Amino acid sequence: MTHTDVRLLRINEVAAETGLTTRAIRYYEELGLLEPAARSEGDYRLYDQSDLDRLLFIRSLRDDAGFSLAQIGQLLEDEAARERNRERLRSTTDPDERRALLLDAQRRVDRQIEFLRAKADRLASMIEAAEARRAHLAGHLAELDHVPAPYSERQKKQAKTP
Amino acid sequence: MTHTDVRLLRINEVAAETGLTTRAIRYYEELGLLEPAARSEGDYRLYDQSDLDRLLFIRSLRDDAGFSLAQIGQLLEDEAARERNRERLRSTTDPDERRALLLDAQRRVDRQIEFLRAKADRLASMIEAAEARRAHLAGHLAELDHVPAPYSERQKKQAKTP
DNA sequence: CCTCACCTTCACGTGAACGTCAAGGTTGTG
DNA sequence: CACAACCTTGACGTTCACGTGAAGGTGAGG
Repeated sequence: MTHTDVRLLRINEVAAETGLTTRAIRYYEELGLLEPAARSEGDYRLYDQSDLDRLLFIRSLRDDAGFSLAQIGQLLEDEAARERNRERLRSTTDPDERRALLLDAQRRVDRQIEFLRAKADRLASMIEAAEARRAHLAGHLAELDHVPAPYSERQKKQAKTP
Repeated sequence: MTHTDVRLLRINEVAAETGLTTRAIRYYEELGLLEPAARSEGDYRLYDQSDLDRLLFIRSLRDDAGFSLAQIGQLLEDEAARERNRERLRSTTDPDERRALLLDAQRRVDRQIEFLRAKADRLASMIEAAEARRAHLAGHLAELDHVPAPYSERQKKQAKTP
């Protein structure tokens, strides 16, 4: 049994670790996106590792997926609902109820996946278009290099994405 | 020669067609993201098809890719720069200059692709995580359906926020 | 105990991306 | 030509996601 670091961090350290500002962290708390694991005697916010993970997750959703904090709140609520369901799952042995809980959870996940996939798909089509343009350019360049062969110092074209 | 629809639309029709509000369209103009193809005698904004396309593109960048209007401005400027380069390309026959122009354009496109791909990648990893959860649930469901409750609770430590 | 760096809770400020009147001009249809 | 339905340019309001003090409390070191 590991004591699993009971090392609690204060908001400034959390900010440094997550790349968020203290203001943002407090703001997220204000919005109900998280609660610090504990408070010190003098009411300092104290965070544990799971809080860090949660904040990093929030940051990822915000920056990478471009979700609004409201949407992130929804996702986290869904997550919490899943957690509660798992709890209930463990506490029942009735197959019908278990099946109902599992199906419910699956529907939730499916919804998330669909949402994410929609964004990803459209992003992918934008990438495709850009790559088509790139290929077009590359074609012209190749044409230039192989056909006329003038007396020019051939500079190396840095190929980044082969 | 086709007259190719010289049908110009007024801002309200454009709004209906693009799903944007008139205010948003004027705002984008204010930010320099587009200019209406023409103005009527009484100074009404008049838009052509390419304006529609541009607005739909902007909307896609905003909604689907989640870019800020400032970033969109950058992308569109890049696009314009590409266009200018193509023009210059057509007007020169000097191989060295042609190569320089093409390489420049390619660098721009590469930058865009990298930017888009970064977003897409991280979105993809989120989707992957969600699908893993889904598979996990599906496994439990199958277990419920096919096995007489084998008492096997052989799961790992469960990562909480992937 | 003192100090200084960090923390607390208000509370107002800010930039982005529009919404929403207000006051007037323009179009096209009866 | 009357008039409703659209348009114009301001200009101020709003929501989101924080930034930035202000005024005071906390906590570990010297």
